[in-house]
Amino acid sequence: MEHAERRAAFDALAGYIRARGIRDTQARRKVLAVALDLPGHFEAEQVLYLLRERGARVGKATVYRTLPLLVDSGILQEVRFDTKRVHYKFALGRSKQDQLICRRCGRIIEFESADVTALRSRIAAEHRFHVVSHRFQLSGLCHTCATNCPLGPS
Amino acid sequence: MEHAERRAAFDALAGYIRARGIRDTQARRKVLAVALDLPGHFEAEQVLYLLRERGARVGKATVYRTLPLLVDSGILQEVRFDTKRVHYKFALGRSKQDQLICRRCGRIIEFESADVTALRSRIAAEHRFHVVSHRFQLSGLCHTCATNCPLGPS
DNA sequence: ATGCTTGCAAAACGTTTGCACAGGG
DNA sequence: CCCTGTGCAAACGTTTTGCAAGCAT
Repeated sequence: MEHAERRAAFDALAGYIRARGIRDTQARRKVLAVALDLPGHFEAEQVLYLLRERGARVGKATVYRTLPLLVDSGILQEVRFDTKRVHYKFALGRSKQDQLICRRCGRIIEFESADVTALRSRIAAEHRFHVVSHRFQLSGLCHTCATNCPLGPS
Repeated sequence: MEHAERRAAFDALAGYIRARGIRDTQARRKVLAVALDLPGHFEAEQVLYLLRERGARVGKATVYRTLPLLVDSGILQEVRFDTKRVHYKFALGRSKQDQLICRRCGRIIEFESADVTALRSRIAAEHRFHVVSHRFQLSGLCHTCATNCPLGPS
């Protein structure tokens, strides 16, 4: 995570807090700081763990209450792979929001395609729907796994 | 649910059971029968509830064990809207598998588009990925809700 | 000072599992 | 008969909530 991105994230949080008229607390900034240090996709539990590791006294409930705030402010994005838990990723200024998910090794390949955006607009228009966001996930086997096991997932 | 579709569903289950060499039990048929009577998208809990309502003595565990079987046999399809629970829908011979989800009223508009299929293949090829299934969901406001509240979801 | 936020623990939730019994082959 | 499949209840792991205390405004 580069300095510029961190800066943008904290700015976004500050702006969000001001706009919503909610309080600027240390807990919220600490959760954000830790979230920015986690790699790719992470879960609430990892945020909590890293907070503890750094000696920050932030409760589990606060983490669970803050992450949706960070999503709402546009800093993070929810990514849902399974029903077990919610995953998050840094979203500010990142455009790759669609995924290829390997059923065997679990690898997640993110991609971006102008065609997806175009298609999304076209379909929305056809149904007179006002699109705010979309999810496009392709599930199957990545090249490596497909080569090792041509028969597909067990 | 028309008679022909019910018939096809039970045939599919029978074929699946034969192919896998697993047992043809009453519980599995009862779960299917009830699933076919549930509207659009439903959850495990609704299956259980309707079974109880009809006096069928089928345990919760059996429902949770059978639904994935019905998915695997191609009769049902998993649909994931939120992380809370898994939703299911009848899938046999139905081609509409993509959705427009209204954030305000919760309405789900299913659609089908050859372009989605084509795009999916193209993207998979670009990444040398072997696609098995995909998910394409557009979230926003349906025409009715957008008209009533132009500012978007609260 | 006021009341939004927090932390803790306990509850809630959908789902899974251990086990003895039932029932299909 | 054997062994898979079932039902019950208890376990599970993530997320939510009730409440008293803490801290931003």
